[in-house]
Amino acid sequence: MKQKTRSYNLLCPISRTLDHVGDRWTLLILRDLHAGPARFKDLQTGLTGIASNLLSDRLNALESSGLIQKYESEFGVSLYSLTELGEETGPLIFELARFGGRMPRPAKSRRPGNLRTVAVSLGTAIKRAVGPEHDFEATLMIDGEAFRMTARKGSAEVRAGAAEAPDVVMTTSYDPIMALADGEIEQSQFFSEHVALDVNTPGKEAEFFDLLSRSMREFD
Amino acid sequence: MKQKTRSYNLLCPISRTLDHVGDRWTLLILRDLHAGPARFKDLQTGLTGIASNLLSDRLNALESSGLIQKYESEFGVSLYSLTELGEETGPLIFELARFGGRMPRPAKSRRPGNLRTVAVSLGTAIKRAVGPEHDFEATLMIDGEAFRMTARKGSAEVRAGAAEAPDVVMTTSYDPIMALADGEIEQSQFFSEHVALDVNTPGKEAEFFDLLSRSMREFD
DNA sequence: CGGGATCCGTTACGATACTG
DNA sequence: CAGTATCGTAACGGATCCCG
Repeated sequence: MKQKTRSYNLLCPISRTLDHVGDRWTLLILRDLHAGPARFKDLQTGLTGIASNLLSDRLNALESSGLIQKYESEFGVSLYSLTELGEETGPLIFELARFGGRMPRPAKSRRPGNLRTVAVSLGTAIKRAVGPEHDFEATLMIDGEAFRMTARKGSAEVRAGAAEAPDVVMTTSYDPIMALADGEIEQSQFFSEHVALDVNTPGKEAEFFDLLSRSMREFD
Repeated sequence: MKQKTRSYNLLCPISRTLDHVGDRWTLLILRDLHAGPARFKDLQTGLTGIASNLLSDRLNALESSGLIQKYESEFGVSLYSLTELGEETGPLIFELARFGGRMPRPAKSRRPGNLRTVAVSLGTAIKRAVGPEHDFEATLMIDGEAFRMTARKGSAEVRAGAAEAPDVVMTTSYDPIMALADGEIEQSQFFSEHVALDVNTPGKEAEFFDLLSRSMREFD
C-alpha cells in the first residue's frame, strides 16, 4: 500500500519541488484538481487508466505534502481538493501547458476520460489575462461536459460544473479547442466555425470574447 | 542501454510536456543546462550521484526530443547544450524553483556537486526582472565557483564561468544564497552580512543591486 | 456501485564494474 | 573523461478482491 516515493533530497528549490510533485502521475492529478474538487472516480477516469493503487498512493503522498486535502461532502461523498498551498502550483501547471504547445503533437494520442484538462489549461491562462474590466459568468459546454468560467474583480477561474446564472453560454467540442491550444488553427477560425454562443446578458459576450482571446495570447 | 521511457500519450498539452521532460532526472538535467553548455562529467557531478547509464539515456532522449544538442568544441570536448526549443523551458524551470521556496525545507538535504543550480534559479529570475535600464556584466564567486551575470538591452542571463571584464564582482557562499531563496533571511541581511563586493566600474553596483533585488521579488 | 486495498508480473531505476 | 554492460531491487501497471 505504501510506495516509497524516491526523492532527490538536494539543497535546491527545483529538486525540492520535484521531490513533492515529480513522481509519475502526480502533476496530472494536480492538474485535474485545478478544475475543482473531485472524487476518486473522477480522477481515475480523467487520467485514463491510472492503476487505482497508484492513484491512492499519490493522493496520500500529496495529502502528506499538504498540497491537497480530503473531506466528506454532504451525503458522505469523499472529495479531494487543492489546499491553499496546492493552488500555488497554478503557474507551474500553466507553464507545463504552454510548453506542450511548443512540442510537436504525436501521431496518435488517446483522449482523456473527461475534459477537466481543458478547463485547467484555460483556467490557468485566464487568471493571467483577466483585468478589472471583466465581470461575467459563463457556461462552457464541451462535448456535453459543463464548465463554468467566472471573472470578477480582477480574478478569474474555470471549474467543473455548469454556472447557475450564466451571462453567456458557449457550446463547442474538444478537438477544435485542442487544435487552438496547439496553435493549429487561429482564434478567428475557432470562434467562427466551431463555436455556438447563447447570450443571456447582452453586452457581456464582448467581455467574454476579450478575455478568451487575451488568454490565448498568453500561450504565445 | 535503451530505456523505454513510459509515456502518457494523452491529448493534452500538459501530459505531452511530461512525456518529454517528466522522467526522473530529466528536468534537473535541463536545469543544469540552463547555466550554459556542459560536459557529461559536469552534469554527473551537478546531479550528485545520478547513475551514468541513466544520464546517458536521458541525454539521448532529450536529444531525440530536440531539447538539447551535442557538439564537439575545440580540442574535441563533447558538450551538451540547450537548443532554442530547450531554452523555452526557462519559465517552467523558474516556476519549479519558485514553488520550491514555498515548501518546507527538509531536515537534511545533500549539497549538489556543483552550483549550477544557483546560477539557474537566479538566471530565470533576472530574465523576468531585467529592464532596459540595466546594463552591466558581473562575476559571481560562490564558494570559489565562478558565474557571470550579464544584463544588456533588456535581456539578462547567468552562466557558468567568470566574466571577462566584469563591472562588479560579488563574492558570497552557497548557504546564505539558499537561505535567501527560501525566504529564511531578508535581502538586506544577505547583502550586509554575507556579501563582499568589488566595484570596477563605479556606479554599476547600483544597477547590479537593483536587478538582484527585483529578481528576488519575483519569487514572492 | 463507489472507493479503495492486495497480489503479482513487468519495467525502469540505481549501483558497480568495465571499456574505448 | 565519456560513456556501455550487467544485475539486483524498487516502483509501476493491470487485474482482482474486499468493504461499506
